[in-house]
Amino acid sequence: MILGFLAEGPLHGYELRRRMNRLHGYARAISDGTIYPAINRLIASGALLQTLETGRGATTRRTLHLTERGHEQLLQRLRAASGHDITDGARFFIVLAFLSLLPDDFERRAVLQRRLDFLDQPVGFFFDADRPLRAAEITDPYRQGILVTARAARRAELTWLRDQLGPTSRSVREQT
Amino acid sequence: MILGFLAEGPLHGYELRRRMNRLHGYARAISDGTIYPAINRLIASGALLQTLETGRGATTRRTLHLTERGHEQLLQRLRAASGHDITDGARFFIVLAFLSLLPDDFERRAVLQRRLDFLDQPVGFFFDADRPLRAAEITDPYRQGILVTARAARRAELTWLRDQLGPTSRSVREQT
DNA sequence: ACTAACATGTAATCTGTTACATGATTGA
DNA sequence: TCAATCATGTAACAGATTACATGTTAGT
Repeated sequence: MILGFLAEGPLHGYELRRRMNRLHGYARAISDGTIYPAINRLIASGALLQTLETGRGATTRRTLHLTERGHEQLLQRLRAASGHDITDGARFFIVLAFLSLLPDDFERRAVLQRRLDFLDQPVGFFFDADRPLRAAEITDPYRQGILVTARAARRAELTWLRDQLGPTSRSVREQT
Repeated sequence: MILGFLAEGPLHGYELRRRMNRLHGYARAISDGTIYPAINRLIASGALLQTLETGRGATTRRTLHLTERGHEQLLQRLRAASGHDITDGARFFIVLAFLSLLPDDFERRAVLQRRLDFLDQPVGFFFDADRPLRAAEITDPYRQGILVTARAARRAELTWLRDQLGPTSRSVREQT
């Protein structure tokens, strides 16, 4: 997220923190104690550069810039998004938020395709022995709620993904 | 999750781990190095008891039991669910999975109501200065996707929650 | 005068992940 | 005999959270 927001232009740490919390904080706020050390690790690793603004009356404030190396690192993470970045909805959203930064359309589609492949597997949270229970078989109303809302979310995202990935080559022919 | 599954009956650590990964692992698998230390912390704190099964040929296996204290701790966490347990969808699902264990219907409804209050606020991930952008104003197709799918998920859950919380007292009177 | 927002940082503590380590049982 | 599943554990490292700590600027 830090690399992504800075790819859009230099920012102060404070403004970066605000944007991060807006994108992710609806579920879970990211604290200062998480963000500032993370920024400093990225500076230490050469992904970011900071220009200190001394001379102004305010507390030393800094502007953060993405280096060429940081930019390459970001593209690599987007390109290679897999594992939790694909399966965890909140993490996938972060990937999506910056996916436009990947210049290669083929690579962008590959990321969406991986998410689609993952979502194409049916969800199952509760089991009888090893058989996944269908919503109708679950008597607990709250567990039913989990299944119902998870499935609605999954369907909505699948619809969007299929629309993005576009009609298959066969349907394209049919449509014309 | 540990307390919740054990409230349904004693389990071996291994079976507990399987159930935890089924409920939560679709997004993110929980590793042994997370689960076993967590179980041992709960034993140390008096929430769980273990009975070792020696004498069998297999590797020492243990059965975990929820203590009265652990049960009370679980109910307290369910009752008092707030903060991230309400705002983070994945965490709220865990709360939901065990909410039936709360005997008081009034308390259960209060938990659902807190989630409803949270979801009732409109979602906004991207901003122009301080004004949240509507889906139509966002040109980036992937960011549009975030908004579109997040809103569909939110609507589905709101529908379920409103249905659960049921007709208001006024409509109940109307229905009779 | 006070509050909110701006602006950054550290330390203690806790928790999670990964990798490593061990060993039994069951079925192909 | 080989692989998968059962079954549990530790150690090193990384990362997150909370609380504390400091100070400015702008508006009421």
